[in-house]
Amino acid sequence: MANFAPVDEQLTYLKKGSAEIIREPELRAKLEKSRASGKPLRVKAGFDPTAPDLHLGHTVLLRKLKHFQDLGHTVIFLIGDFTGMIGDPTGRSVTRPPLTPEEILRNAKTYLAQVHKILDKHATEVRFNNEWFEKMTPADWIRLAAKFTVSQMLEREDFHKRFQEEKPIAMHELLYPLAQGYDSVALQADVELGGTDQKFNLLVGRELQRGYGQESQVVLTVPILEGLDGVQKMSKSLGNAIGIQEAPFEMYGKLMSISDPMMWRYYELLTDVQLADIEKIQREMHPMDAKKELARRIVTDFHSAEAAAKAGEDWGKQFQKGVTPDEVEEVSIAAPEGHLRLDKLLALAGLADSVSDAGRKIKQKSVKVNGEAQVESTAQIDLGQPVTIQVGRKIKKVSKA
RNA sequence: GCACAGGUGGGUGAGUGGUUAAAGCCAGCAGACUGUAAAUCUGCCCCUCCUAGCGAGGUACGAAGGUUCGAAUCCUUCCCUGUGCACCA
Repeated sequence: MANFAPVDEQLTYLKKGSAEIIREPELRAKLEKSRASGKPLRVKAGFDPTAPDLHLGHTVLLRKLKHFQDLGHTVIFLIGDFTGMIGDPTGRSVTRPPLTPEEILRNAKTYLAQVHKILDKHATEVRFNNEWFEKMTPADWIRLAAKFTVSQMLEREDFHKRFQEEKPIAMHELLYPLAQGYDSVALQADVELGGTDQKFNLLVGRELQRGYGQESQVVLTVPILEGLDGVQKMSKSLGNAIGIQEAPFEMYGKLMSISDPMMWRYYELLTDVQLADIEKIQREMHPMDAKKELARRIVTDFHSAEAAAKAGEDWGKQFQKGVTPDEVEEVSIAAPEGHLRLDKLLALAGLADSVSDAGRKIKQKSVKVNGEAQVESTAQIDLGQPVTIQVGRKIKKVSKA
């Protein structure tokens, strides 16, 4: 039988870095019950199987799940293979091709490999919601839908807003929260975690559990991490994300490019540095050093201390001393005649979006070949030997294919 | 089904026959500045070509046709969205 820490201690641990707990007295009661009975709480979080590239934004939630694990509770990593098959919950993208079971399995595998960088592999229960949804009949669905009302649905800000603005809301979008809520019923979850943007969906779980005669789950939300721009939430499609699989140098560089205010938020949500220590750093350390420290810590988490040190060194070379780092991305392109015009070369090497774009960049004096500034689009670049080309902050070593 | 209102570049959103590749804003990119940044300022921000320019050509305003010297702008049909009416197991 597991030995649980005192309830107050657990609560304090869990509250740190949470945005909201609904409702805290209920969580306390559940923790007390669990401690008395020696039975761990069932803590659930759902994930979409279609986005297998995790970024730091996802890790805020994963870290909180880890905290539950640290306390001895059961974490259920729920893969929404069924809900993922229905389509896009935001109703934005057109049709999402249905995933085959093999694809889902493969995605899940790569997904879990990344997740296990944070969560304890052996203490995590992995489930797929197709497990129960594939058994549901249309009649079951109607019964499920009957447990919720349209006006309850329209309480969700997103729906409400779109309804007000006479924007389309597809029926299946209404099914989404129901499905997610039903997951909690099927899993008999005690706690569900999600980002603050998931609050409504998480609350539906509470409602539905009651409807099915279960004790309602506690909802714990974590803040949504802003991306590199410091404004919008981190997301791969917005191009402001730091992927946890990114190379140390990339990761380090991106972390160094966040704004100072964002740095403290990252400290709070992405590291185990205690609040008091963060304040101390804030007071006593030069902002740039503090940022380096942050980058070092995070790169270490996902790679290694050595990789972080190397990344920091290379970063310093490139951005502080203007020296080419030791390791740069290498690309090889076709050059039948052994040389190429600079603008075409940039486009081919992926250093510019198009030949036109390359021309602009050259005109803007942002292109350097082997350290020498270039202003002529028509300059012929000899590819007899690999050349190091820099466009703005991007550097690549280009060679002939 | 009928009526009405809409569908514009990555996102917003102007533009109702003619210097409109399409204002403004956001995002993005580059340069200056700096402590890496941020902020600020400046430039860029569909593609291709060149003699690289306030250059030439090609694409682009839901789709396809049409009217016109000329259309994002007018007409027709279609598709999509919303609203009202109708219908409502």
